[in-house]
Amino acid sequence: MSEQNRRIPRATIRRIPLYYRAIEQLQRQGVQRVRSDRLSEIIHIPSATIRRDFSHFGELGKSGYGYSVSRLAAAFGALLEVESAEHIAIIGVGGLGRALIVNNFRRNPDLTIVVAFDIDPAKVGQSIAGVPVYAFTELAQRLPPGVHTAIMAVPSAAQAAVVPVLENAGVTAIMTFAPLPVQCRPTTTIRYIDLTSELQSLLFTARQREAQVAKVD
Amino acid sequence: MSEQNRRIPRATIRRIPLYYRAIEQLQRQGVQRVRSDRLSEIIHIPSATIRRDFSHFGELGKSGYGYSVSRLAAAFGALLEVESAEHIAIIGVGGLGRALIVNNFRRNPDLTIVVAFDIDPAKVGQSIAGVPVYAFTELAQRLPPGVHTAIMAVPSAAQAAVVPVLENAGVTAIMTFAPLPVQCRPTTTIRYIDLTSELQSLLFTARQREAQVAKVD
DNA sequence: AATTAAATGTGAAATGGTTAACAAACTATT
DNA sequence: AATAGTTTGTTAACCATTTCACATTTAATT
Ligand SMILES: NC(=O)c1ccc[n+]([C@@H]2O[C@H](COP(=O)([O-])OP(=O)(O)OC[C@H]3O[C@@H](n4cnc5c(N)ncnc54)[C@H](O)[C@@H]3O)[C@@H](O)[C@H]2O)c1
Ligand SMILES: NC(=O)c1ccc[n+]([C@@H]2O[C@H](COP(=O)([O-])OP(=O)(O)OC[C@H]3O[C@@H](n4cnc5c(N)ncnc54)[C@H](O)[C@@H]3O)[C@@H](O)[C@H]2O)c1
Repeated sequence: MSEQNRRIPRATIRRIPLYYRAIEQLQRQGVQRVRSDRLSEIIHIPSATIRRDFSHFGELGKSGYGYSVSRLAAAFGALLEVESAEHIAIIGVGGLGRALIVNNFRRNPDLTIVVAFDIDPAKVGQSIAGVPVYAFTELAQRLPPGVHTAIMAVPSAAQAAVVPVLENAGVTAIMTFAPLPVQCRPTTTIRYIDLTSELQSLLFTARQREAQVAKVD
Repeated sequence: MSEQNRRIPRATIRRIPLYYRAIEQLQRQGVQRVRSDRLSEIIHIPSATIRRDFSHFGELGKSGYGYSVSRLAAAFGALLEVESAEHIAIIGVGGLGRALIVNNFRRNPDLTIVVAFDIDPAKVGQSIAGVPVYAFTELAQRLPPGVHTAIMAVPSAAQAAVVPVLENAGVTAIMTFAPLPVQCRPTTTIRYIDLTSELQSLLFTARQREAQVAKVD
């Protein structure tokens, strides 16, 4: 009996990329098989959690043996659809947008930034690491067919205006660095990367820990 | 009876910055009081969750009235210690490091990047938006006293070597953009910002949703 | 082929987090 | 001062996730 037909927990979904990265690394190293406790050492997730997560995707392992690395690579590669390139648009070519374009997820050949847009005339017309920057006003015409994913690196205030334009152009997945919650269609999936909040909550935790240590002394 | 003496849940800690941002915004708008259901509209967190979260920090509100915005601002400002500036070091002045320096958490005057380090001689000696870039090898001498926070924007491979240097120099809180888990002291708090994983899991979710929609049709 | 050793996959329990619902507490009004 | 109306803070139920612990399955060995 397997768990593979059940809904995949959100927490598990967020770990799929970590698993894939570790499996890829093992494959590059020529490792043929791996046990859940070895994977646990690599990615710092308890082995029971790993086995439970894997079980959602079928019976990938063998008792008394472990997991075949190539089998895992195939399974997780399929989950992430790494065989078919995902073409991505960047909106906002400021410091962050530019950094993303230059890096272009180099480690992941399936993730490819193919185009960028900005409202600043000084940025429009440039080509950054081979990625053309077009005027945001021309997005509908310039967005290549098949691009359903966008990364927004625009100021918070601009975000609300950008989202509907993206949606009308066929974008359904958006990652944004502006933290203000934005209205979107129910069919659009948005992920917020809130660097300031991450830092602030990290600092809260660190100070709290320090206070604990001080008390013990 | 209040919940304020109990341990604060991790999930609540991660929301503190969101609360603070919303409260600040209300204060700028001259709003004097706010109810939990209004806050809920602003930050898209259920009002019951907001009240539960707030209760960890004392009885901040009044029944039949709501919360005084200035009282909330004081309480959450104290939690985040916004009165005392946190001085931050950046390690790695590539695309991402540079973008962080130029932005410098402008919206949050208490978060201040004061210094940067890199191993690339071409970068050392520069000043970016007033922030000096020093040689990483001189970190111990150049890190100003009182800097306990660092943001690492170096390649994954370099990360493991950087952490102990930071720890020896007195850094206890680290935010890093390289996703490989790194060995650190038990007194060091690390937060990983894994942009590739975020994008990959976002895409997984979006594709899954699309498949669902397709089935319903 | 039989036996031993090992590691998976998963019930079941524990932990962590969210939310409905409401008594109690407070404001506003008369 | 009494009453009506409002909203908090919290209880209790719920849901999600993690983790323990082990029956089961498979590999390896004799
Ligand atoms: N860089 C950081 O350290 C940092 C930290 C926290 C949050 N953020 C957030 O990340 C986002 C981007 O940061 P950044 O440093 O790259 O900002 P930036 O100001 O350098 O760049 C923003 C770019 O967006 C462009 N833009 C503005 N409106 C636009 C529109 N409607 N359509 C298309 N392009 C538009 C601007 O012309 C500019 O090039 C911002 O929302 C910022 O708040 C950045
Ligand atoms: N930019 C992106 O889109 C993106 C996406 C995902 C992950 N990341 C990660 O973020 C990190 C930074 O990204 P980036 O685009 O700025 O990279 P980058 O290559 O542009 O910059 C890295 C910088 O770190 C410096 N460096 C290397 N070793 C160092 C050391 N030991 N001490 C100090 N400095 C050192 C380099 O000289 C360089 O200036 C990387 O780990 C990258 O994997 C970036």
